Amino acid sequence: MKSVSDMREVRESGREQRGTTPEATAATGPAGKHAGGRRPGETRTREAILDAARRCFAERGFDATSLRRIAETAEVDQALVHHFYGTKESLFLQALELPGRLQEAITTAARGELDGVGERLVRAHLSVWDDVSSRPALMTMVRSAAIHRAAAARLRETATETLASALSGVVTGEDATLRTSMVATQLIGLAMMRYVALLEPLASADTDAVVRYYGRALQSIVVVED
Amino acid sequence: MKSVSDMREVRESGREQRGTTPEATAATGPAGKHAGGRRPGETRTREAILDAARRCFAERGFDATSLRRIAETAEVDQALVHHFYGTKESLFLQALELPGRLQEAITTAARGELDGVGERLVRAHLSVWDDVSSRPALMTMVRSAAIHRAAAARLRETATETLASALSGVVTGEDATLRTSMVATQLIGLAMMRYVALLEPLASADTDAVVRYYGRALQSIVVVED
DNA sequence: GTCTATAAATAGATAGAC
DNA sequence: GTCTATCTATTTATAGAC
Repeated sequence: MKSVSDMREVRESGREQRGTTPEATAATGPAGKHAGGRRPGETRTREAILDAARRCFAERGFDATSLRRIAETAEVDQALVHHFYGTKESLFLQALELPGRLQEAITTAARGELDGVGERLVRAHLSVWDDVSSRPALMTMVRSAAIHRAAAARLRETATETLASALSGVVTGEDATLRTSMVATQLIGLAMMRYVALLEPLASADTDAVVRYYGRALQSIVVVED
Repeated sequence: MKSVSDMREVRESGREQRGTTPEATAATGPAGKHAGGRRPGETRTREAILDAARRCFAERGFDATSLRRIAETAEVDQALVHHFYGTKESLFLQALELPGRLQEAITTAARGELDGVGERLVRAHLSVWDDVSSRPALMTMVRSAAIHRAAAARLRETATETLASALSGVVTGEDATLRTSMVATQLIGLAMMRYVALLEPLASADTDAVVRYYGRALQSIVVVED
């Protein structure tokens, strides 16, 4: 299925980045933590691995992603993956960490007039997914949630915490928590089909068109007048 | 993680079912094809494997399911899996075959008055998922679609063909095909969160409550008056 | 921190006896 | 049709040199 020979040279190319140059280190870590100069023994390797892991997991899921592949993508030695993150499982759990942008965007969208909140939620959600820096983590979570228990648990937490806190006071009345979980369901289902399953014409549709129609659907669950 | 010893005895128990009894055969295959008597050399083994495969794939996905595990579940020898189905991939493709019930239920639900079609679609979809004989195949498809290309393709086909044919003439007006794909998205997303990700309180909610609220969401996309 | 080498387990697939 | 035995590749993970 896959030739063995084509993974041979990649190993070599990783070496160029291996040196701990002061420049690389200075440009990296949380710059506020330590006064100037380089932190001895710290390189970008650690975060390069996490980034690579996110991209690989996002693309192929947990099982089909080997630590070798992650190491290649990060251009580091495979043993370093274990050195920094221990088991594959624990690396995966850290790769699931979601960008704060999501919570922020949803919370902002939920504020304001009740009228149009459905459209604002859809737009906010799509904007986070359309951001290339946010997508790998989101993709990893949604792709893996179907099979991996921990990922599913994380998805549930995210859906509950993010939405529940943002929509408390917005979704009111009968069965408010049930309806809130339905709003989360709609947003996640939308992302799933538009970005993962690539269902057409939804996957290629203009953001505005999606917002317009799908926003109506959310609105009809957020606001219930009996 | 898993002890090696507890898979040892299962092998033995498979033998009881191995004989090709006339009763078993007669009770099995498509009964119309051959005049009475047993078809020589045909047993229930073949379909036992397919059933087992569906259950295993539904539970753990494509990658995490080994052929050995399927063989154990079906209580047959592992080599028989290859004998009947060739590669793991081709077995998987056959396990993805959906029950005709789905198409049927959706088509019936789409007929009739436009008023309430959203609720009818949700109820029909849930009824197929709540049927234990249909669920493994559906589960396999939805679970695997997140990662496995062929499964995703099948999901897209199903969504398009089943919904497009059932809803043509129901979803009309501007962006009809886009809105149809959104209806599919909502149904699949609902199943995903209720049956796979198990988001509460949605997962435990009464069918009627889900139908009532989620039906409104579908309705708002099926019917657009500008 | 980085790398080589390898252990230990498991996977899919095949050959061939019965 | 059924089963035993095995091949080959790949996986995660570790030990230890530098």
